[in-house]
Formats: sequence, structure tokens, C-alpha cells
Amino acid sequence: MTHFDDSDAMQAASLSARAMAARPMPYLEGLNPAQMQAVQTLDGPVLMLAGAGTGKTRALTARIAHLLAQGKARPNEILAVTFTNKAAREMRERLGRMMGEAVEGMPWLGTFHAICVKLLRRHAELIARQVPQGGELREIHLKSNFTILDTDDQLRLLKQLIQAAGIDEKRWPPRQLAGIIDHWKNRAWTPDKIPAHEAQAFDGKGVALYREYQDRLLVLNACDFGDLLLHVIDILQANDDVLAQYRRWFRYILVDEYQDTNVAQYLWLRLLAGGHKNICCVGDDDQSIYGWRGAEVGNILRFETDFEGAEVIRLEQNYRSTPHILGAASGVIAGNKGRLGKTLWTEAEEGEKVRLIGHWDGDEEARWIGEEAEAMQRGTRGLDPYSLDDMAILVRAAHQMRAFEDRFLTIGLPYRVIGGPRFYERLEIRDAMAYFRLVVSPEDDLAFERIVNTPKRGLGDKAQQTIQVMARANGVSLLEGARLCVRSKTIGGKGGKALGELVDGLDRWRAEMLDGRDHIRLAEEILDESGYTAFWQNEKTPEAPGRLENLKELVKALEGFENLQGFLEHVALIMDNETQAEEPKITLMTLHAAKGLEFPVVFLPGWEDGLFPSQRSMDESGVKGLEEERRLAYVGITRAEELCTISFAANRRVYGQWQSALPSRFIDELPEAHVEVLTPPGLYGGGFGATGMAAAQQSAMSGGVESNLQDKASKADVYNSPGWRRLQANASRPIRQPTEAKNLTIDASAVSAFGEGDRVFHTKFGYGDVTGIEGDKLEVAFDKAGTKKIVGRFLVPAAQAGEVPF
DNA sequence: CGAATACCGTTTTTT
DNA sequence: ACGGTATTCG
Repeated sequence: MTHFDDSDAMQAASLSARAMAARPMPYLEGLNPAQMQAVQTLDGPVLMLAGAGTGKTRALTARIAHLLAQGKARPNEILAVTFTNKAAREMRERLGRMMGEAVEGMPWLGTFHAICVKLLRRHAELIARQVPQGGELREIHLKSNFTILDTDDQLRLLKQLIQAAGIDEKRWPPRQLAGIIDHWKNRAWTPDKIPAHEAQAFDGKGVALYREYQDRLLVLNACDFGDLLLHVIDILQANDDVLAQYRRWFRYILVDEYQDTNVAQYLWLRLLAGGHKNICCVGDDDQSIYGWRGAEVGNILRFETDFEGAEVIRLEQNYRSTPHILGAASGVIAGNKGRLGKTLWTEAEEGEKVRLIGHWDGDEEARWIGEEAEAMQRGTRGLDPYSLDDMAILVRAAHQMRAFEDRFLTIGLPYRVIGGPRFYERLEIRDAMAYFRLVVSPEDDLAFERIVNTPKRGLGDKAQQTIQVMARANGVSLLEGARLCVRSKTIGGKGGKALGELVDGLDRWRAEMLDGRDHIRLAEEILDESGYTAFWQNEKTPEAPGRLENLKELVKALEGFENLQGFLEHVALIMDNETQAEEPKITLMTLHAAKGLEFPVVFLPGWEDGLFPSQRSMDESGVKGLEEERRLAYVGITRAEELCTISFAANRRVYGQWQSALPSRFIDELPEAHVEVLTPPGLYGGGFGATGMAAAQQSAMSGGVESNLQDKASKADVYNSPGWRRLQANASRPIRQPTEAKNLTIDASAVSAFGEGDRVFHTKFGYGDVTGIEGDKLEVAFDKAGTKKIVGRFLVPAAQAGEVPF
């Protein structure tokens, strides 16, 4: 066994650490007393309770700098864990800036998963299982070149196991089983540790399937994301020598976003921090919003008892938001029980109150926010103009974004959506990666299954089953099975020929790779010769051009790596889609995605009971669920630096059905002193001056809407919540009216660019025909997406977008 | 085998 | 309403 071969290096490292001795400490400059304490309390357990916007990353990086400068540890002796690659990258960059060239490395700064992969590659052999194979039990070890499965592979595997067990897939879908296994893994429960009351899961067969799944993974030499952590815990628990080694090695441990840790991560940290207890956890119990995926707020609440003698340091001075915004946020979060408690304060100017406005329906809400954003862009009511980059709309659920997208496309307001599938989990990227995987590891059966009929090669279920049978009968991989099928003509005809070509292609690419051919060229060749590129070129869906674009990006991403193997090693964990700065855009994202971000101007729409707080959350998790929703509200408000606008709609289309709702109970919890109620025109006798064209337009619109909506709730019902009435009584200012004459400004270039009957392309809606022109907006009948009104600058002539007539 | 149709589910998401 | 998937039909 060779897993201790780094120990000499460790010794050397800690010796010269002391030699580094004290140096000037510029990184301490400008820290407030609490931050200073958090930075300088180096030994023993520390809980840094860092409220929103209190400079936690700054303190964290300064702390690392201090550890290094004080000679307490060398860069490779500090374990610094984050949840996301983004957070890890940010910390690394900041540290680099702070320390100059002094730190190269920090090899152990990374996500839980990235660090686990590193550890697991060293000690994979220590993971062993008795797996039934060919009628007897065989001990199988994990090998250090294991592959990391994506969710798709995982699901396919589970589906196979469910089918093999003769379970009805309809009633017991693989997704559900994946969820259950994930839940168990979050708790660090291996198959033999599932408590009795949970063993009934999945028709009583969950545990058995879990066990089979783990067996299969080992045979495939693969891990899912949960395993990365679980295996490392297993190794540390079962091998005292390894544990002791790492406890000595990681002299100081730092953990970011501690409130998001699950049980497995907690156990992992406890194991590693067990000796010296030099662990500093940073977090905010009020921002724990990931309970639904296994995060345990309890971890942070229990910190002081878990780590005896822990020092708790509160960061409470906020550098982000105005007093009104902080006041509103504090008022809401005060409704939660069992908090560790913090009082945020700021030296900032009072600023604007949080604004609250109700709308008749979701479309009107989107319309109002769109116009408000445009007004802020120009500068309104004596406020300086804001860039669209300074504004964000934060929603509870992704489907709320649609109303905004539709509206913004119509008025031509540039927007950007954060979230959605990450680059590497997109269909085309995973397909391409499967090809690469298969070239690098021909025995990767999951990759083979993925691409054997992608692009279509005339190899359907039947042919694929034949390959499976052949492979199993001969005890070889699917690729080899396929080769046998071709040779023996078991699969003949068109499909057989195509399969033969695929097998030959894979052989050829692999040979080229082993010859040391340039991996970028090779990647291009693989995608071209396999027909994958052509497949998307022939596809006429609106997504196709984007997918080809992504494939190009994928090949470009290869530049950063030595070879295909190296690329595949890292890609599953590291790749995200970095969006490059373009023209200013308003940002649209979920509240969850907004955690850790900040914007001068924030809109929080959809504050209606049932939507936010989410009914489902309350049904499933009761008070705990409601409290998590409340923390989400807190997170949302505290994203705002200067101006925060909360809104709700009385009526909303949900799953195609109009539904009315009451204003969110969180609205009732907003302290009056920090809130200004904007009065919607027309709702209270229309006493506010709607004038001229804008008013006419407004009433025309609501009239049109209303007539279609007989079943909507009456206004009186809707605006009757106690909190809303209380706040309404305080209403100070009429709503800003839609801006005069906007529709008279016509973008001449847009008008002249297209004519009726033109064939056009839109990146979201695909191809369509121009059926009408109104001012600067075009009415386009899209082939797939229906008829939309769109500003000309979002459209491209179809021929230019690559559509081939007929 | 591949295209047309029936059916289902529908909060939040990282690695 | 809608989009993804599973089944059915040609």
C-alpha cells in the first residue's frame, strides 16, 4: 500500500512553516473589531456567525493569510472547504490578491466534493465490497481512476436495477429511488446502516436496491456524488493510520456556509478536526435554505456543544444595505424560533424604504416591474440612473420567470437568466463527453449506452438488448459485446453496418489518442466522424444552433488540459458556465440562486401565500418548512443594497388555471416603519392621478384582462389581509404611472429591418413568420412557440440563422 | 425501427 | 399550459 508516500513532504512542510515567521500584516487593515477577532482567533474551534453582507469572505481570506503569515501552517496544511466551485474560485482569487505571489497553491482549498475526489483517488483501494458475481462472492476494490457518474448515468443504472428486480417502474420510478438513496447518503447511511423505520422505503425494496446499486457502482469502478464523501468517511473511520495522518496534515480547517452542511459533511469534518480541533466554521443560521437537500441547520445551532470551548464570533456590521432594508429583513426573520440571533447594523444612510405594491395579476406585475426597471435606468424621482446590471428580479420558483421573459421580450428590455442547466449537464455536452469517455475508457458501459444510438444509427431497443446479452454471456464490456455482435453478424443489416463503423471509429480514435495525437484535433475528429456534429447541423429546432455553439465551446475548453483524460478527470466537478460581460442586462433568477449575491436594486415579486411561502414546503415540512421559507425571504431582502421592491399579484395563472391568492404572510411581518406602500391605480377608487394616454392604456388593458377572468377573486377579498390593510392605511405615495409617450418612440432601424411575411429566427422561440408590425414591435407567428410580439432587435432573418428552405 | 400521440407531473439545486 | 417521456402505431 502506498498511500503514505506524501508523509515526508508533510514533515518538510511543517518545519519550514515556522521559518516563515511574522511579517507585516496589511491584510488586517480596515477590519472591524469582530472581523479582527475572527481573523486572529486561530486556535481551537471558532464559529463565525456572519450575517448577510458583513464581510465574511473578507474575514475568511484574511484569516487564511494570517495563518500563513504567522507561520501557523503552510499553504498545503490548510483545509478550506466551500460548497460551490464559484465560492472556492473567489476565495482563491481574493487570497491571491491579498498575498501577492506568496501563496502558490493551497491545494486543499476547494469544494467538499473536489477535496474528496483528491483524497479518494489516493486511497481508492481501501474501498472494498463483497460483490456477488457469477454465483460467488468476490471482493472488489475501487480503483483510483474511478469515474464520477452524472445524474443521468445514475438514473439509467437505477432504472436497470428496478427492471431487473421486476418492480413496476410506473409506481416506483427511478427518480424516486435516486431521491431516497441521495437522502440516505446525505445522512452517511450505508446500506447496512439504514434505520428500521426508513427501510420500508420504495415498497420495502429500497435497501436491497441501494445495496445492489452500490455493488454495480463498484463493478463499474464508478462513484456518484454522494459516494465521494461517503467513501472518504468510510476510509477515515476504518483506517486509524490514514485518519491520524490527515489529522496531522490538516493543521487548520475552515468551512464556508456551514449552515448548509449535511450530516455526512458534518461527520467528515468531525473526523478530520478530531485531533487539534482547529476548525473555523463560517455561516449564518438565518440563511439556511437548503434543508430540502439534506442541509441540517442543527449543525450550526449545535456547534458550541459539538466543539467544546468553541468561540462564537458574531459579524453584525453590515456593509451592503441601507437601514430600511436591514430593518425590513430583520423584522421578517424575527418570526423564526430557535435562532442563534444576530443584530445587523449599518452606518449607511437611511435610504429609501422597502416598497410594497400589489397588482391585479402576474402579467401586470411583470409589466410594472419592466417599466420600473426602465425608469430606474433613466433615473427617476431624483435618484441617479442605474444600469440594468445593477438590477435583479428574484423569484421563488423558476416558472415565475416566464411572465417576465415574455414581457421583456415584448418591450425589448435586455435580461439574463441565471440558473437553468449548467454547461456540463446539457444534453449535447454530456453526449460529447460520453464519446470522449468511451475513447479513454472503452469499458465505460454507461457511456456506451448513451451514445450507441446517438446520433440515430438504427440501433433501437432490440439491437441494444442483443449487445447486452452478448456482452454478459462473454463477460466483456458493451463495446466488446458490440464488436462480437458485428463479427458474428448477430446484428446485421443497416444497424450492423452502422455499429461496425462506430466500433471501428472508437478503435481508431483510441489508437490516435495513444499515439499522442493532439487532443483538441482528436476531439473535433471524434465529434465529426461519429456524425454527432452533423446530427445537430441537420436538426432544425431553435436550440440546435446554440448546441453547436456549446460543442465548440467544449472543444475550446479542452485547451486548458494536457489530454482527454485530464479533461475528463476535472470536468465533472469543475466546469461551470462563466458568462462573459455583454451589454447591461437585468438579472432574473431564483432566490436560491441569489444567495451570496448583491444588487443595488432588487425586485421580489410573487409574495403570495402558497407561492411564497410555498404551499408544498409548508405541507411537507410544517413549521420547519415555513421557517425555511422565511429565511428565503430574509435572503431575498438582504440581497438589496439600495432599493428593494416587494410585490404580489391577486391573480396568477398556475398550471394553466387562474388562481387567486392572498398576499404573503411575510408581508404582514414587514415592520411598517421600513415600508412604503405604493398604491396601485384603480384599486381604491382611483383617487390617484392617472392621466392622458398612459391612463387610457392602463384601463384598456385591465378591461381586456378582466373580461376574460370572470372566475378571478373579487378585489375586496384579495386585498383584505390584515397586514396589507394595515400597510395600506399608511400608503404614502401613488404608484408611478407608466411612462408617458414611450410607445411613441419607435426604433426606426427595427422597423425597417423586417417586413410582413419575412421568415425570422429567434434564439428562444425558433423560426417563425412576421405577421404584423406595430410600432417597433413585430408580431411573429412562430412554428413551435405560437404568436408573440417581439422587438425587432431580438430577431434575425431566418436564412442568416442557417435555416435551409425546404 | 422511428414518428405520432397519450400521459404525467409540475419549488428550490450543487457536486 | 407545457414540456418531457412512455407507449402506440405505421
